[in-house]
Amino acid sequence: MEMDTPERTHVVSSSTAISKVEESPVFNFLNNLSPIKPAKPVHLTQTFSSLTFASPPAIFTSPHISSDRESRFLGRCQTVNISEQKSPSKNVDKPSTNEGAESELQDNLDKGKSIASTPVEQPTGHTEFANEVPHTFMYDFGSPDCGPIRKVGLRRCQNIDHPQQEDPKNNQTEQRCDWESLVSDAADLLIFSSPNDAEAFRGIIQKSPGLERGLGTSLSNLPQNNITDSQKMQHSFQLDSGEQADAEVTLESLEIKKAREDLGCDDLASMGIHPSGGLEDEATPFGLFADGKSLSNLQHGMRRRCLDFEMVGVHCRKKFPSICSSSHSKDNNTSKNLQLKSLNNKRGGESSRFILPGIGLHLNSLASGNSDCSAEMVEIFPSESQAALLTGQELLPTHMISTTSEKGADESGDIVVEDNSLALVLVDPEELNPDSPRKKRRKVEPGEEAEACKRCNCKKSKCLKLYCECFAAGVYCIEPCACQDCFNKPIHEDTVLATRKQIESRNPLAFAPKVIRGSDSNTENRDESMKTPASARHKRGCNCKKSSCLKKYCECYQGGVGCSINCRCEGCKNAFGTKDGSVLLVADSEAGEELAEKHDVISLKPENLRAEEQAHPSVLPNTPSGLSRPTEQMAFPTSKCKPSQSSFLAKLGNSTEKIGKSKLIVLAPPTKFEKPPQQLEGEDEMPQVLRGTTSGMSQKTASPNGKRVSPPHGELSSTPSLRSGRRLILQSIPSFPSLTPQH
DNA sequence: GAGTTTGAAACT
DNA sequence: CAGTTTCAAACTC
Repeated sequence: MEMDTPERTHVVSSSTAISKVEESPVFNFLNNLSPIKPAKPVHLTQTFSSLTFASPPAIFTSPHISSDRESRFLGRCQTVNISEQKSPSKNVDKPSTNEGAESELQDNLDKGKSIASTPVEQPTGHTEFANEVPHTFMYDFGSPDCGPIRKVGLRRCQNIDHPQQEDPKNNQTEQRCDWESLVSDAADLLIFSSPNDAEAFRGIIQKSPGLERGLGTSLSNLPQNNITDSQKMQHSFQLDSGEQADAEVTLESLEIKKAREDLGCDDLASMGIHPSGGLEDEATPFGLFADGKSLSNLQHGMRRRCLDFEMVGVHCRKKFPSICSSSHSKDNNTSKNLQLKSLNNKRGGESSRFILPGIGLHLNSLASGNSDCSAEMVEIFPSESQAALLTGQELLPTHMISTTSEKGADESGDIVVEDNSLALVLVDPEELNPDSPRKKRRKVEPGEEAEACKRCNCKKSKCLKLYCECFAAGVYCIEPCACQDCFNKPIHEDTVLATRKQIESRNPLAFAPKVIRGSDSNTENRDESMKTPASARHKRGCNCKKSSCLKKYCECYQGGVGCSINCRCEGCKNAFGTKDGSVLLVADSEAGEELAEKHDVISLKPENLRAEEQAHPSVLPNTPSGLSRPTEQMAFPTSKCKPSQSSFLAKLGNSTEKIGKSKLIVLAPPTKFEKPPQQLEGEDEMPQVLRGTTSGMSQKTASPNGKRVSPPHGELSSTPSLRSGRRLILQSIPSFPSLTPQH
């Protein structure tokens, strides 16, 4: 039956019940009728593609993390489990809850619904589904029972789902549509840039004939009958992928599945959600693939990139994909899901919230990729100006969010790194899958991608030293990289991890964000000082002698932060603040003006900034970015991202006249890493939530920075003008998000 | 695009 | 810890 059923139906219905429903003429009728279908599907599809394209390099787990991968994963699971344990019954109930419904909707997986709604009816099926489908996790995620994080996820889902919720029928149809679109893009999906994903899919496909058509088919096939098969599939798939992380995940999923099976359907519902939730926290974000298997595979692939993200991973996946999707076919798959989510996210800054709780990622990795990605996104759809804008806006916010989340990580950065730091693993989808259409598209588009995703050019370091920007950022090298003899690739994961460990052993903070929000050790006390942009400081400080800290040679300048007492620079003229504490507000300082001119940015003087703020008071609050930003990451376009910047700015300017001029108000110099934005962001503006997260997250207990006393901060804080200026700047950044709403 | 400059990272 | 070398990005032409 299932095999016979159309792919769509298969895709949509993971559970037998669902399949039945789908089969029902009514279901078909609805699908045909739903007007929503055409619109969203198209949009989503585009978005996906865009996202996919945009998705840049994956972030790979920091070596630390990598070492801890297993533990982390476990940790996730544990956390999830804990929540589950707390209220397993609740979880079961959750499905009934609106949130659960929303989450389900979000997932776009009927399976999830079927599971939640009809756990009893098809216990085995449920188990199977649960096992297969991360959706269930998502589901659970949505369940109120889940911890705050889950709630966040739910929020996201809610946002996404809300529309669907409006009409259950529509939801189904929409889902179908989405799936259809997905299926239509099946070819794309099948083609994963990342080897892992591709392999995974291939494996799946090979194993499951249904998959050939597309995920949908595979999904449809997998759900009921082939639980064991699916499990096997997953195992095999994972094995094929050869990725340990994936394997681990799969193992976990399998275990969970088994447990579910043992427990029974009802238990499964709760179990599946939680346990999987643990695993799938990450997975869920990705995807909402109808197929648990496909999802799992995809997820695995994603994990490769975001091995250690844990919480972050989810965020990253969701956000990143859109952001960084530029090149990754993997992302495409995930990106689709993500896109869906991202689209949904548009609606709400909640997504950002979701991120907040999450863990921070390495900003570095994100930074380079993100801004670029966003730009790419926009550019990618030049023809579809509006669409592009929408996507771009949407993406931007998500971007911002992701970035911010990452930033948060950064802030906590040091801590984060140490703890669970999230290293992002970048898998080069493109590298892996040169054939991916998306890739082609990218290529088609003139080089922004190249620019955006431009990476290292290492020749002798094999990209296994901190000389390598990619490696230092905790990401794998990807196509855009011009490196030679590169070992910083998933293929050499072991080597990379080992090297990272080695480097970390030498310097635990080697992979930590270079720029830290608060230089002062008393992060908490210094909140005030920290808030000031000046508070952001380079971890170690620079040692510039000839560049006067006015060029990107200077890490402080590059990071968009002022020099601090930690700096041993000579003749410091850092526009963001000299080490002597004299704060040069970018706006005030000549350097600042120069920078502004260079970047075609409006130099903000305090007065101007204030004016700006007054003019656009709402901008900050409204923008999700604010939330996201909390972290330090910047939204700044990197120099590399100039194109993106331009687009960014233009969009901002257009969308928000608040800024008044098309020009962006950006103080930060073009930085490879997001950090500069951090400065701009100004912690003051950060949403309380973010702050809380950041403060909580981070502050590393023993960050070297802490040692630093930040006289400049005090000064800054003392000088209202400066502060205001920065605040303004921050606001300007948030403005991005504001754009989205316009659409 | 090639060559130079620069400063961080790595090494001694 | 300091000095030197190596390295790759940033910059210049």
